[in-house]
Amino acid sequence: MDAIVAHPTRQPAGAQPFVPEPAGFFDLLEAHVPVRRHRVRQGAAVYRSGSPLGELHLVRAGVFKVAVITWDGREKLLALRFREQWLGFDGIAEGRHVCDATAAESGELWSVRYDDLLQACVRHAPLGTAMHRAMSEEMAHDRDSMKSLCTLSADARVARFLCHWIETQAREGAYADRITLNLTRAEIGNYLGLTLESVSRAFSRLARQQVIRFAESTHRELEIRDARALSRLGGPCVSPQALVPC
Amino acid sequence: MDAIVAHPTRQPAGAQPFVPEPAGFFDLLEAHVPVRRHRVRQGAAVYRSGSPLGELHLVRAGVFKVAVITWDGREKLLALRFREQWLGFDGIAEGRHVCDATAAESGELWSVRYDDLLQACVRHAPLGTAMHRAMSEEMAHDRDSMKSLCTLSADARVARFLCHWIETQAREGAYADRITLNLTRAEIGNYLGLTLESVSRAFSRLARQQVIRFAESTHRELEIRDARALSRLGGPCVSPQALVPC
DNA sequence: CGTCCGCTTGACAACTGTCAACTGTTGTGG
DNA sequence: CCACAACAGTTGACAGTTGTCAAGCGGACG
Repeated sequence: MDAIVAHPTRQPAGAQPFVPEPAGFFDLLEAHVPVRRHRVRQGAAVYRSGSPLGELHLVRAGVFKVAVITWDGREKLLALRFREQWLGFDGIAEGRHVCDATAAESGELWSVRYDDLLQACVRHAPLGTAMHRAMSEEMAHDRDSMKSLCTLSADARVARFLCHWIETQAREGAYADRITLNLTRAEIGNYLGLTLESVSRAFSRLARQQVIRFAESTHRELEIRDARALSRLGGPCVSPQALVPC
Repeated sequence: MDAIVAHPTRQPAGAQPFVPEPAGFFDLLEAHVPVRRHRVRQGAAVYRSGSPLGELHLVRAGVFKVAVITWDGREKLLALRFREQWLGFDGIAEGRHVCDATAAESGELWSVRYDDLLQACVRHAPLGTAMHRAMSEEMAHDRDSMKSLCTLSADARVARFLCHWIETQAREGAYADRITLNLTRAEIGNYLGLTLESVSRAFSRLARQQVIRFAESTHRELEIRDARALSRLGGPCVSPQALVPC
């Protein structure tokens, strides 16, 4: 019954309260729609822009990139999707995908045929409301990203990016003070609307200020030394449900 | 039966193909959900951040602003909503609104209680799929905005903004070569992630290049003199379904 | 008539992008 | 095993775009 735990779920660190998984979507989905579970290797494509929308995908484990190719052939990273988030919503309107989705790290997807899902929503109303809620969450998150992109400086965007990553990891019950970024500086910059140099400089500044520290071997792993400062830098009140009143 | 036509629907200009209104959502909604039709005066609030989500609103006429207040009290314009677009989706997840919505120009809204809508979606499946499509469209549009904000220069953003406005107006069957902006430069800049000075300069440059021309009296009305150039400036291929192959 | 507001324009500063050089790691092939 | 190339990342110098500050213009309105 219980699926493979691909993500290294560990004890949360320090005073971080452990959030017991409400198991929300997975049970609901499993109970009412035929689910195709499958692992996705790092770098593998989930779907490509233009392909017909057959399935929607719920992230069970891993991190996935959502991107579009601009007219001049460059890639623009639009979103990162984590556990319990969906892939493919933006293709519903057209009936075909308008983005590319690829695995930023190896993970697992629960895929359902959109037709099946629609029928199930009619048969079982709570599933329908849950889908609405999921779509609404994605919208709210996108709006938040837009706000950040428009109003924050380069350093603040990077700080906020790290904050979000930490929060996400904490929600998944993993260590919240140690991050492994499976993204290059160029990808992070692409996502945040910055160049790779700006991202690198922002990281360096954060490290100089003792807010973060890099692992010895690789600069893809880093340790959060001052989460408080990080939230403060990321444009006050990163998550409205916490932190100082400013 | 037919509702008030608040928008000055006129013959489309030039070779612009007239899109016969499929009447899509309005009929569907009217047939299955109790609709509260009401006019909204310019500047009036539709809902405010934090208020419980009772209704969703379909724009029948007019232009509406969606904004949030940042921690330091400034407003950040996140979206503009036109005819046949919805207001309030982003509040579904939390059960209360997370943005402010106000009328940028006087218009008409068709409002439905969200509870009623959910029930109707179950009773009448096509309505459910239509709602999914509407939400998906909003997401795709937001993604497109994010792409623009990250990759385009100030001038390109303004050009693209005007292109979108024109396309929207054309879809509504109005003149596509004459625009009345019910927004200040500051609001446009806020929306595009620019300062009001940058917007003003961009407009001036466009006017100097004969791409647009201001009305004599007010700088809120402008005439599109070279729509082709405008699309080209707005980061090639503004609307994927048209224009030169680049 | 005077004030307020929206808009434009100029001068300047600041932030970020661009270009380039350098380091360190990884992977490949002789 | 080592040389080499390829790649990710860091850092510096510099340029360009955009933001900031300031002044001025013109219409709206009391």
